[in-house]
Amino acid sequence: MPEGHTIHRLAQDYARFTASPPQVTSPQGKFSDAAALLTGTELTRTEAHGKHLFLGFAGDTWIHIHLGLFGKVTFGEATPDTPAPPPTDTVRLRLAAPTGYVDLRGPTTCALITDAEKQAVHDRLGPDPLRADADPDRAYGRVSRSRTTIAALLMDQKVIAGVGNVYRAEVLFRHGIDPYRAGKDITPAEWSAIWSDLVALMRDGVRDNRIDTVRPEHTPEAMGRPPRVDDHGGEVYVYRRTHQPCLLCGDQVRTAPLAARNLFWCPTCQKP
DNA sequence: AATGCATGCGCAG
DNA sequence: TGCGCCTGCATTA
Repeated sequence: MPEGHTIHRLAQDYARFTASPPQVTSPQGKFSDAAALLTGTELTRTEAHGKHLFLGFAGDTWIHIHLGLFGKVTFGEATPDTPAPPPTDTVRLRLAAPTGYVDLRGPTTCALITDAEKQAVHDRLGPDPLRADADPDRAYGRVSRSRTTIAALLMDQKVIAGVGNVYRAEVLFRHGIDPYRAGKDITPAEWSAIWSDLVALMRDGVRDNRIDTVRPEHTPEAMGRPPRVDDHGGEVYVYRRTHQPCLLCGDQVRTAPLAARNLFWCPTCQKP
C-alpha cells in the first residue's frame, strides 16, 4: 500500500479532523496512554515527509506514523443517525469526530513525539519529490558518489524519501536504466530526468491514490492489446509483471531479489 | 487450517 | 545478509 504518495494523500485526508478536537482512542491498546492524553486536543496540522506521516496537535506534540509494509488507514463517515461502527481490536489509533472517523492498523510506528524528535526524523531523510523544500542536487550528491546500484539507492530513504518498490521499478523502466548500474554512473541529465519524472508520477499518485506509470500511448487499448488487470490496482510497465511480455518490446519481464525486495525490469529496454 | 506473500525498515552479526 | 515486527488477503491442503 504505502509509498510516499499514499502518505502525502493521508496527510491531506487526515486534515479533515482539524475542524474540532477529535476523540482519540487506541482500541488495540498499544497507544492508549497517548490517546487519552490527546483527546480534546486540537489537531492543528498534518504533514508528510517520504513515508513518514506527522499529525500535529496543539502544544507542539506530534503523532509520528509509519505504515511499514502492512499498515493501513481507513476513513469512514458518520452522522448522528449512523454513528461510526465500533473499531475492531486491531485498530491502533482512531480519530473520531461527529462527521467521520479514521482507523489506523498495523503501523510499524505510531508514537507521540516532540518537535525536536520530529526534526530528527526530517534530518535523517533525503529530499522528498513531493515536498516543496526538496533539493534534488542533494540526492544526486549521494547517488553520484556511490558504487551501490541505482535500484538500491532509490529505495534508500536517506538518499531520496518516498520512493518504494513500485516507483523504483517503474521510473527505471521509463528511463531505460539498468537497475544494476552503479549510482556513480548515473549522469546529471539522467538524474534530473528521473527526479522530475518522480515529481510528476508521485503527484499523480497523490491525486489518484494509486500508482499509474504507463504513458497514454502505451496502454493496452492504445497498443491494440487486451486489457490487463494489475492486482496492485494501477497500470504499470514492469512491477510484478514477472515472465509477462514487456509492453514495449515484448521481451520477458524479469525479477530478482535485491536487498530483500523483488526487483522488476525489462532486460531489453533497460540494457546495461 | 496452514502457508505465503506484500507498495518497509531497523537491527544484529 | 538474514530476521523480526506489524496485519490482511489469496492460495494451498
